[in-house]
Amino acid sequence: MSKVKTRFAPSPTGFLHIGGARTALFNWLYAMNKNGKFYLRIEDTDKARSTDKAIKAIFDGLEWLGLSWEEKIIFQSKNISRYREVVDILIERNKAYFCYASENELSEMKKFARENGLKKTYNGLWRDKEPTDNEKNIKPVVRFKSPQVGETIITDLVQGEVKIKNEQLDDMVLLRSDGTPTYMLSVVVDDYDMEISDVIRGDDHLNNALRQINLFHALEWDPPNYAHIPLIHDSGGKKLSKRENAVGVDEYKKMGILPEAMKNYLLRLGWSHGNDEIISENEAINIFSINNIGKSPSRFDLKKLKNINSIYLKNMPKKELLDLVINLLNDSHDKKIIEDNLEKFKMILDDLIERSDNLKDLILNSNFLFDKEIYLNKDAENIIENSDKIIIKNFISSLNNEKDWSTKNLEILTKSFAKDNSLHLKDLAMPLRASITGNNNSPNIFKVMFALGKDLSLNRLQKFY
RNA sequence: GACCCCUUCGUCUAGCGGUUAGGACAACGCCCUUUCACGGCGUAAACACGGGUUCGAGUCCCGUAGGGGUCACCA
Repeated sequence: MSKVKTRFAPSPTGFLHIGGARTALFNWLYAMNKNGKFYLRIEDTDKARSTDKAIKAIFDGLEWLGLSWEEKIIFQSKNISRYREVVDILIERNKAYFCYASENELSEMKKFARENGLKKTYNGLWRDKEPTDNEKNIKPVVRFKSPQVGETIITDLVQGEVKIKNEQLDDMVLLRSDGTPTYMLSVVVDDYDMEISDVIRGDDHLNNALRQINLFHALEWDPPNYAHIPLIHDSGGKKLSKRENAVGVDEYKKMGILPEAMKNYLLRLGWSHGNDEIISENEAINIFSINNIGKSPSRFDLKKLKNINSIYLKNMPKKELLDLVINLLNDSHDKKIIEDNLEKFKMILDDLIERSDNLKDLILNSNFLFDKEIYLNKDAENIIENSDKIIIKNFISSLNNEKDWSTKNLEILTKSFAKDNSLHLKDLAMPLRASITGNNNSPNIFKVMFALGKDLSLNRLQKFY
């Protein structure tokens, strides 16, 4: 059996799209599962739209997700001569021809096709036609001589058998008038040259696959296996749009999503293994199969992603998590402050994790530790406003006299003070929380007070009482 | 418009001719609780519709409807 080789072949026109990320993941998992190889191919034959920045964004995105690729990256822009060579073979075999149709003629054909309910737009005008001397001044494109009778069948690993009548297929452009290849040509040539065994890609390519198969046949090459996976839609069932969702993986990174969680979520979007939900990378490699890819499109659900993220957050080794958080803190706080408060932070880290489903929130929830000034939110303001100032002042002075500033003792102390004064615990605890953290919710307030220490805690309390 | 694909709880999905149609997220309720969470327990929630085939259909076939994709010298 020949070796499994898959590829992820984005065109570098923007960020790494969430759908692209899933496609890459499936290709990667399949290759790893089969002990094969996963390649990266940059489809940059459209010079006008391709940018280095986009190439970097794709690398960064894949790297973040931990999808490692074979060192040899194919850039299609560097294979131009190879594509032309293949076109020469095609012309020689009378499977391709020059087309001198003008822009006007082409748009007339499109109009005609549209008006007559035809799928095929180009009408084959130049199939068997020689140019006049005048027309020879026009730079021609090269078109593929697509079969006109019979039907083309593809046995797709996901979609099953898909057929189309060949009369529906028109003669696609292989080489543009400037001599650069089109996608239809370069994909076929590279998949063959790279010995790609399985092409896993979005089902927006399903129609293209039918045309590409004919090219393979004309070249007398064996086509790869195809697996066209359904697209990811937004929550309304429409194409993922920037307006409603973040569509670049980098945005999820910024949101504080862990790459492992992202991978797990993406894996379960369109693929399943019984009732499994949380699947480690190793497990995924072991059990991934194309058989279990669903045929219907799925909708992107941020809530589920966050849920999975919170699970990964809770199970992550503390050291690793700490490194990530410190890194992120560096973006918003100065180094000294982070260092000075690191021990305190560690004391309440578990509590913070419990309350966050992403790293960004986790940091937000720890602001009371790292911010020099406490800013009261609206709820905290109200809590302080409506508290019994005299009682709290009394309580503060009894705290002031306290020597044992442990979590446990602070709790005992507060409870008995509440009891002695016929108060509910929350009548004391909430004002403490509000003035110490500036917030109406936080981790266990006694733990927070312990972490902050007596001086700082009392300091903050005395600001408001 | 033509062609191709799809259709199980709100969402992701299990199911591969006989199931009380299962799980997860979300929602709701209860318990825990100083808050917010976490956790525990529970409730509600689906086979798009219509015909066949079959003793029997979520599962197979055909229509209808709805959704998506493709129709470039973009990929």
